[in-house]
Amino acid sequence: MPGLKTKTSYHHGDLKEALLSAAEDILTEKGVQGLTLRACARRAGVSHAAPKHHFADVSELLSEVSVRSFDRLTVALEAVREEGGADPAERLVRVAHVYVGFARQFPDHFRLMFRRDAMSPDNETVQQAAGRTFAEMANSIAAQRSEPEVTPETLEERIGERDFQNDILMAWSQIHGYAQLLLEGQFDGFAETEGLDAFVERTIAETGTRLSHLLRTG
Amino acid sequence: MPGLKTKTSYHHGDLKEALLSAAEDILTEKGVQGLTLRACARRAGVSHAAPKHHFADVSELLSEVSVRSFDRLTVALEAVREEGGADPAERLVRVAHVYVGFARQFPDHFRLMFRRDAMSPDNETVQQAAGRTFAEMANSIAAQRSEPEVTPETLEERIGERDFQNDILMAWSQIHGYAQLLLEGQFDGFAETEGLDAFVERTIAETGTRLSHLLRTG
DNA sequence: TGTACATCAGTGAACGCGCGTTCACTGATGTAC
DNA sequence: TGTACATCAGTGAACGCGCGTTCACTGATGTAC
Repeated sequence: MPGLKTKTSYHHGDLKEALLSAAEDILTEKGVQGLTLRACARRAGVSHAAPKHHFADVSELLSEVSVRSFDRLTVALEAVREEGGADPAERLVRVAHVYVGFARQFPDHFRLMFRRDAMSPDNETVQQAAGRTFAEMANSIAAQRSEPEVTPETLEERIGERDFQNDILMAWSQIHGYAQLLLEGQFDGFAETEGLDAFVERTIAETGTRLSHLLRTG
Repeated sequence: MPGLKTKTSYHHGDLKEALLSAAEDILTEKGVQGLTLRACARRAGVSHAAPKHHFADVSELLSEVSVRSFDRLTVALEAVREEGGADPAERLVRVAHVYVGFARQFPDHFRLMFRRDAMSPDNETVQQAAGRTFAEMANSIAAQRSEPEVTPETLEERIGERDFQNDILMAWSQIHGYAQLLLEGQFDGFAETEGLDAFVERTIAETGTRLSHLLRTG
């Protein structure tokens, strides 16, 4: 494998990738607190000054991790759409399920994605990645309203329709707020008797169904 | 003023209070990143080892700041209830307004309140304070459902009713998600033409009204 | 009313830690001829 | 095909920084008698 680091090679070959991968591992294990350039270098098996050739700043690295995380979520949401077959209400429940499932599986990724202060302020790629996730959410809403699919090209125009905008806003806020409150343990007290998994399953189904009803009749 | 620090006194008199106040200032100015025990000591005009007599740990201090923040929000929500006079839908809009307004006015307080990892894990006062805020939200929902007020005593019982639980869960998730997405700039693109204040005003009114309809008919 | 003493809050110097940054260097790769 | 050279990724030592922690100390306050 040319370019990949072996024990005898001096250059790494794909250090940038290795650093990002290391960053995700550290994020998973210790949260954003433990995510420093030096820690990433250590985990990638490289001297602590090496990352400077790839990231000027820890916030640049965090931004790239964030982009990857948004894209991973977007792909998962796309899968719901491509799967097809479900009625709109069921589809909205699935979308909520995927969104919340992502937050539970990668809690610190999820937290990072929505912490703008942690990322490099002039890096627009994060907002673009968030926009792609958002567009995919919008797609589910469009289906909910029995309207044609939203493409990246038509999205901006559709957003101009306040009715549509409000639907998306509500759905996204609803699902996002649920995910964050769940993640930070605010629902722990509710779930004591039935267990957290069952609680999540039940409330997502209920919330998604109600939300779907709201959008259809709103 | 006995006990308060003057230039000649050795003991501060109310250093704990002064440190908390300093912490809130730092939080407002620099966010949680800049919040260290040394920084608080500096701002309180005291040697950097002094805080140890009051806080074993920076997370203890953050926990207390968080408790105060929740309580401030609770008081603001209580004011909506005590104000009275509005129909339930209007009242829910006001609650959303207060909640989102708090997040906008104290963004870093708001972020801290929901970052459990930043706080001392065995300190239950934060969850108790969050519970008081939550109970006040629940009160608005009870009014929405034309039911008697929820008191701290009856809250736990009422939460057991899944129908009621789901209502609260949805309302809180909705409002909280809106606040957080707004805070992290995810709605900036929507608000370009009309300006952020007008956008917030419009969408909160719309969201609150819709939510109220949902709860009444759910 | 005064004195002795315990208690405790705040001081300031010292220490070790991990961090980011800098810089002269070294090793590998690719390209010009 | 071989050689010379430029480029660039990674090294490792050094530096300064702010942080938390420790500790012997000092000054103020309150209480016992």
